[in-house]
Amino acid sequence: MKEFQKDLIDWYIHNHRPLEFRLKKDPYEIWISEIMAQQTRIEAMLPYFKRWIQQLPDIESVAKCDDEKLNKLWQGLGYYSRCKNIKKCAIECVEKYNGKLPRTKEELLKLPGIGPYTAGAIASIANGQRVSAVDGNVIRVFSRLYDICEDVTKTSVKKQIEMLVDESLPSKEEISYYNQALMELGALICIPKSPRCDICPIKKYCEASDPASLPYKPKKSARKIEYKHVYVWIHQNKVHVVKRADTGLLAGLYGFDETKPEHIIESIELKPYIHIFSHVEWHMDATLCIVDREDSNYKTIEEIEEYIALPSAFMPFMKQVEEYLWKK
DNA sequence: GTCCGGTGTG
DNA sequence: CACACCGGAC
Repeated sequence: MKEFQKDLIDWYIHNHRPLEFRLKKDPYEIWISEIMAQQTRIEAMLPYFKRWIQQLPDIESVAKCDDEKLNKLWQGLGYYSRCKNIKKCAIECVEKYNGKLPRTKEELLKLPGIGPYTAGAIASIANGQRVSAVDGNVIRVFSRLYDICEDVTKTSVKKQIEMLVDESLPSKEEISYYNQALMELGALICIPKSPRCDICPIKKYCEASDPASLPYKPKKSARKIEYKHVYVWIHQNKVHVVKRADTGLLAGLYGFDETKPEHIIESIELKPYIHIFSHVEWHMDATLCIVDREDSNYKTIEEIEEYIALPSAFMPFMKQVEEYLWKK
């Protein structure tokens, strides 16, 4: 092993967080946890992961699972298309690979929802294949190590970094540790702001002249603002929910109406709420409408909690409605 | 308010 | 290549 690899792995062995989902090295569990970890802090995604594995212990159970139930298990995690892709991928694994994930990065890459990072993570961590797993942490570590000042959001620069990582890989015996060590270094030491260079185990290899300024990413353009009026229809102890379109923002999840119901008995203004997505802000006013008749889209609070996937954007209104029904 | 992040699509 | 897609940390 090269000195650089040894320094990094030694540090990792003594300093890494105990990430239980990577200990078992079960490809299925690595896959689910990596997809979940892509958009959330580890602590936030952990309860989701535990619940998912408990209810869906293998790929076949995912392939058979109802979309509504999968969405409910994913509710609040964001980037819901990942959940949809997990199901597509599970079905493909059942059809083509006997209910297992394929073993190599190259084959994994062909599956829906699995890109270069996830393919590399599964192949190297679960199967010991000597391939890279370049996530945002690794981009940051390598942009600093090699003082790469170009825009890392460009595909060409990412490719360049991936090549440097590929050249740095140790033998297959150490590959799992090595890839995790790079990510863990990025998570604990080589952090975005105020990197902790004083205690960095690989600082003697680092060429960054101003580490805190790397990696360079151009400013994102301003979000566009959309104004919405949400009408929460209720009848007796039930709330009206509607399934959203299967493309676009929050596809296939549930929400509230954006039209007034007929037969209103009483209207109550709710507290407005601004929900911020990456490119859009929803500035929402909301009205609670008490309606004197019912249809099949009215659900009790218990039914909503049990199987209606309601994204975070609507939660503040849901909370206010719960409060209203509870007081009544 | 700012920043973070993999993959799919167009 | 740029942009859509989410929620949370600070």
